[in-house]
Amino acid sequence: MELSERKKKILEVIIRDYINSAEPVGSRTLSKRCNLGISPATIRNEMADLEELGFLVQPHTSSGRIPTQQAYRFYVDEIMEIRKLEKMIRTDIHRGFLDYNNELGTTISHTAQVLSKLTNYTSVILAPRITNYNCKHVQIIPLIKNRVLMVAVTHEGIAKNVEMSLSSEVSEVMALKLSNVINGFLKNSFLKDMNSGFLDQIQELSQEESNLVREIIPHLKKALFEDASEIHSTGLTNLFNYPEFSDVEKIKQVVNIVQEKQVLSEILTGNESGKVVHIRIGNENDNENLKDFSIITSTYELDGEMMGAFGVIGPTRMNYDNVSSVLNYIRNELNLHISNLLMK
Amino acid sequence: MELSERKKKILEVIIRDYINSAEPVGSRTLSKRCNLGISPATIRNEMADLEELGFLVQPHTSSGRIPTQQAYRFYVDEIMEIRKLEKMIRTDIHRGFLDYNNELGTTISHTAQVLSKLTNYTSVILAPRITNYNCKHVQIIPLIKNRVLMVAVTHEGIAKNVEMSLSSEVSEVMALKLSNVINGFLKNSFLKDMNSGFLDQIQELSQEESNLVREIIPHLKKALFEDASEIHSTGLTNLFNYPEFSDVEKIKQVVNIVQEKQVLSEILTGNESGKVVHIRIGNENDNENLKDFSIITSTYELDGEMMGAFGVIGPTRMNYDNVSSVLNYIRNELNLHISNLLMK
DNA sequence: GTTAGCACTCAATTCTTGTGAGTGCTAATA
DNA sequence: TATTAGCACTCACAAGAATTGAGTGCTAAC
Repeated sequence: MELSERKKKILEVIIRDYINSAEPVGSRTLSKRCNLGISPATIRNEMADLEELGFLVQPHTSSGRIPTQQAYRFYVDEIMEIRKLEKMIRTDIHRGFLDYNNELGTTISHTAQVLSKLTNYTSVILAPRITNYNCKHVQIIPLIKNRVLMVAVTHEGIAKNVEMSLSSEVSEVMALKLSNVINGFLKNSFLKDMNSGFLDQIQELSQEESNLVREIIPHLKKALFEDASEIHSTGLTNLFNYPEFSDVEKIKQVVNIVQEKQVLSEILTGNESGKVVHIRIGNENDNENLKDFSIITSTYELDGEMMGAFGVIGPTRMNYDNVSSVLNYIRNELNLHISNLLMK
Repeated sequence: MELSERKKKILEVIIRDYINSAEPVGSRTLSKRCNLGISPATIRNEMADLEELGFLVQPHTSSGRIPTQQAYRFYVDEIMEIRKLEKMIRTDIHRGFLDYNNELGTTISHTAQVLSKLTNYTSVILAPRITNYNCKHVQIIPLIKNRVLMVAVTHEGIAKNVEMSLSSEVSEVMALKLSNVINGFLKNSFLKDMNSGFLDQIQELSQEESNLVREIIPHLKKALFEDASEIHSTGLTNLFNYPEFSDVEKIKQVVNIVQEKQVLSEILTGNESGKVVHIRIGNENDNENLKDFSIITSTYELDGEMMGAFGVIGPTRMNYDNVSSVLNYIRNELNLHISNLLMK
């Protein structure tokens, strides 16, 4: 799929133009914009070639051309580059983060806001998640009757709540004892290896106590391994301003996606490419509802381990340039900031 | 504002019809539907009167009439009644609640789902809130460095998390001690009366310890008294099917409302009327963005104390009958269910 | 290989016309 | 006096016709 330099240039200009205007691009307008000094007729020939190669389509005969998803993919892979943001914007973002330097939760929702503001699309962000290996400490707190709250804390200092009903009422003293049993195990082993077998090794537990622990463990595992983390989203209405969303059906699609936290979370974490900024265009999305959208995601880390993900949802006619650059920068800022917040 | 029985009847039929069809109602169609045996001409005269009285308007000369907000208010106050739901629906709802009988959180989100499904509008529900007087117990859990998590538990068994940074690192032992100090106070007094003065009465605290408690108290108060409770919403896209929402601007309005958790929470809890089911129609809403919508809310209680609120947002052309009846029934179910879940 | 010229296409816009559901008014009726 | 039939009038809406304009492909000349 080798394109001549000129074809490449023409394709680039068409894509850029279409991303801006959402209008099919014709040869006349193009010849003015593209400073190659070639006439509309020549451009028409080149465009016909590009159409044959699958990069362009005409909404109808005798209209201008619009880029295909293949064209966007080519643009993303071969043409565009992740830019460094303007100095002013960089310092703006940086200062913004400093204002939210106390709370993990507010940092996360602040990030979502910055993202949607800078890109004018819809942003989503997944709060730090609990990983397989990092559960450090749990605490059982009696609520009422046979209901208890379990708080699990990771090595990174992230807490998660699990509420549950047990088979009998739990006193404060009992809660403390149960916590201690589980924590004793966690000191030496990983949560994933925890099964009810370890109880046999502990002599001083009454029948009731070990029953309770047996009830608790599945809840703990489920909460940590299966439950979706909290997810934030802002700028949903940003999308409604784009002409491709004048159709109510399209709006429904995107609203549904953003409300389906579970789906969203899978989308955000599914990055097979291994790239820092991961771009999925239209059909490349597995989710049926996302086939008409593009989504660009990235992740943030702590101490080398992936903690969460964030991204931007927009039309396939997305400003890939800008969004990638923003995501790339935010990623760095977020990493820095979270590490300041949590690291020993 | 005394209307003759006939005028009342005509108005009722017009409103019912318009709520169903969203089409202006004319005298011909009306004379068929309304079994009073009067001719279109007579109806025209009555309609002209009703228009003069402010109950009807014509979108343009020579079209049928549509009800004004004043008409809806009249309908709600003077005509409609809260019905008992059909037996089948009642048992359906009841069984649904039984399936979610273990978790407060799932009960809440289940309620939201039932509401939007039964009404075909958008539902919102406010999770149980922490009230002024019911904080029973707190527990401080060290997270990392100088960060700790505080869990506050109410008498009703509802837990709330607060994360905070303190001025120095907190060990497990220290955390336990701090918890005990605060809990000791809560045993005998209300949280609202807690100020740093009570520390003076406690002799065995080191300087560092009492400093820490002094830092914690404002966080606790803020979290319990000021922070908004969690809020759930479903069925946002239900609204998009109604003809009044074919306009993208309208959609933006409602999406914005539903995303503004803080605003939503104020709307839900603001019930001056003292009625069990509280109806606000169009302009009666304080919030500028809600002027084109109607919202019907109710509350749920535990042991006589208001715990949370829920409601339905829809067009002013809302099926007030049905929604009120549903809310009324759900309220009872929810009260029953939560009391089973939490009461001693 | 490039370009000017030309006939052709087709969505979008504007204008026209017809249709129908609705009205208000007046005069006849019970 | 309240009701109704009759009639002329209004106006949104739909369907069709005419116009416009940005764009195309093709051919022949440069």
